Amino acid sequence: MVMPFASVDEQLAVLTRGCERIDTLDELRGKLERSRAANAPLRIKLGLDPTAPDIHLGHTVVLRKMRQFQDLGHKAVLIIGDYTAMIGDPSGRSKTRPVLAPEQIRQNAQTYFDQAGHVLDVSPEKLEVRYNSEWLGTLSFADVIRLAGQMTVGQMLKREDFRNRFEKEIPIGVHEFLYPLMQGYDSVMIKADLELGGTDQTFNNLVGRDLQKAAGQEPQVVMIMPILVGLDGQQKMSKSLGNYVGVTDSPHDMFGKLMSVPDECVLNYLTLLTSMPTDEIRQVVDPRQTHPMEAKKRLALEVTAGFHGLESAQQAQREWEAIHQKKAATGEMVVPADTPVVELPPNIITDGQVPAIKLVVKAGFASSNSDARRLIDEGGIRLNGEAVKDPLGSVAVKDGDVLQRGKRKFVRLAVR
RNA sequence: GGGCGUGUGCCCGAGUGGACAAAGGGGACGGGCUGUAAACCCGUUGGCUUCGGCCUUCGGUGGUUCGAAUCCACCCGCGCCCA
Repeated sequence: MVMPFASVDEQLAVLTRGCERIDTLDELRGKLERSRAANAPLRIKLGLDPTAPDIHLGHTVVLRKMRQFQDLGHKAVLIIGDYTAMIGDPSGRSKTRPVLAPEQIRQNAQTYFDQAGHVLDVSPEKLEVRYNSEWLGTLSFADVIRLAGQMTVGQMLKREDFRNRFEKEIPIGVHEFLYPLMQGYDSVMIKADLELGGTDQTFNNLVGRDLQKAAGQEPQVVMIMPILVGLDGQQKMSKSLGNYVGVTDSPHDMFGKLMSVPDECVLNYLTLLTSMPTDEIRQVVDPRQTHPMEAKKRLALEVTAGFHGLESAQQAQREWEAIHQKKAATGEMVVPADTPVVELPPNIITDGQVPAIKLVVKAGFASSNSDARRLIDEGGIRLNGEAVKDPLGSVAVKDGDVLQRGKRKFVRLAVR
């Protein structure tokens, strides 16, 4: 099977998009040229941490870059840092990570793959998966010392985090120096041509170059992708900050969340999260050519379609427009396509009537009766589009009714 | 081991004997407004309730008192200083 590679310039045009830095562009060009001449794919390394398996759009920036490599005919090599995870990352300040059992690590890795599969090409000829315990677990103490001998303390202190701590006399564990070495050693073992990573991985990835050189290999190119800013437009996207879009989010949620990002982020998002051609992006983000509202809809549609297909994305857009733009104008209820169904226990229904508070609690909209009561008092609960007003009263329900909390939480009722 | 300090609701933080379910801020949630789930404005933010109230909460336990988040004792956690 001869797989012709695109021209080097064509490849570079795709690959350099959105990158924070590339060490070095010339080397990358050289590797691409030789790969094409030999008709041999490059090995693109990406390390992943199997402690937190949930993926959001922020993670997909790097994954998408990996996918671009795959689509151009190159080989993705995912390294699962199970060895690191088993030891637990002791990085001084950040909370000590829990030491994970091997079984847990496998599970997390599986979850990760399931989710990363939304972005990556997981066919075996395009993706190689390796656990780094495979080679790290068999090193002897002498091997480790030899490895450590390839770097100097001065080199280690070039890393910003280490340098700051050193200057401020905040402890740095000697073992912390070993983490970059472990990661760099991974690159040696799999003979990586290029390593992908976020900005926080810059130093570690560069160490890989040094170790490869020391091992007589050609150093990997280091390609660093920017950290994606979160929905708030301020801080990095992260689950704990709640400013994220998960890859498993429903089309409805994905579209809606993306509509809430500040206008300034649209350019960034389009560049990093979609394949929209750059000159088209330029047009879309220019307010003189495209209304900001439309620009954002394009963004939301593109990204949502990438995960759920165009049809679902368009459906999500219609839902969003109906909810947020047409208001009560049409008087028509709009219910998201993925509205969950909740079955009401028959014992709370009397003659087709359910106490309003119980209804809200059973629907999962409130954690307690008081909470439910508050929501009703605040006018936040609707049944079939009609506000439920009396927290102490009962309402008539029938099978298929739609209960709504606020603007965007819906539940379809099942009544037996 | 010694000294000083500190521990309050999801988080931060005020409160030093009664009017405390506990100021204020953040966050979250609901409403309004808006091109937007942004910004802004308003409201809500322990539980149960026959809507009269009732119950639980301020690190833990026990005490003083008519009454304690507030005072006392001991214990536990955290911080800084001394050894």
